[in-house]
Amino acid sequence: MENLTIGQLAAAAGVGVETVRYYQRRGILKTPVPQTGSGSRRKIARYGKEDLRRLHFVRAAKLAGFTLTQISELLQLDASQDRERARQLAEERIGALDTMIEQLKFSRDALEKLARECANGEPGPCPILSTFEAGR
Amino acid sequence: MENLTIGQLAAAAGVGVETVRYYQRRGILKTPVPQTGSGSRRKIARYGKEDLRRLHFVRAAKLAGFTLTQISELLQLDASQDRERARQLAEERIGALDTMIEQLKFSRDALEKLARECANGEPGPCPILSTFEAGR
DNA sequence: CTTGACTCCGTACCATGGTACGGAACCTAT
DNA sequence: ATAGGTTCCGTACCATGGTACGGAGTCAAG
Repeated sequence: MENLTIGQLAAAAGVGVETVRYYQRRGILKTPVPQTGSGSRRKIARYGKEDLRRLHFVRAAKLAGFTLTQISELLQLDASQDRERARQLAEERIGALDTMIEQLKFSRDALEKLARECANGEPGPCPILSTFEAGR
Repeated sequence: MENLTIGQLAAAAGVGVETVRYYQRRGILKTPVPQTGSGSRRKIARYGKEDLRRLHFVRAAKLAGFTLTQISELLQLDASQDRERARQLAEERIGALDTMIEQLKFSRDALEKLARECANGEPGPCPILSTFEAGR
């Protein structure tokens, strides 16, 4: 699990090599220290479980609706001592998530109503426009 | 409420004029029929409650996670008789929404844990990386 | 009937989150 | 030691959902 090449790391995390590089450019993954071997030429960088952990974190945080910019900040916080800032970011996101969850539930129910009414009726258009009529 | 200019329509829907034009380009709002007045020169287009209804629908559907392409399709369906296709689109989206809602709940709880653990502890980093450890 | 605000239309630009490409260097197996 | 597959790195391009700009036409008030 240690000593992965970038391609192996990407495969293990289920993302593309280009995505890993993109994250490096964004400062989300450490840019590999340009190792010089016995000679003085550049060697191929190696990655380990810590990098994989970060990639998993990025995926989860993205699903939580964080932007890559925020994720980058979270990861920097992880190394820092700034508990207060971390808590603040988390609570902001919790509020946003609660709003989103409510909205999605509403939408879900509206769609279910639409699907029901479209299912087994007489021909003619479904009431699509009115489906979200009470929309927040 | 009838006979709105594009600027009034946009203001009523809470979007920018440019957004309305963009939706027209996307085929989401009807492109105004180039009215010719008493002379033969172009007149300024007018909009009504139907357009406003559509803008409200777009906003709600966007919040439900539909892309503008899908929204466009839904609105075309609204005019057509294709109940089956409408039902199908709705059910696809319901499935996606259920997944998203579950994911967001999970993330929300993970963040709450993070906020709790960062709140009133000894100095030092929060366990940010491990916050989403069990991430789906 | 002129002024100023708004409309029309095309085209350009923006941020986000990647994805693709091309050439050089590297690394491994034969 | 040479062929192939990767890696490295910069730069370019993509889709999505807008936002901005510039010039010409139109409209309503004074």
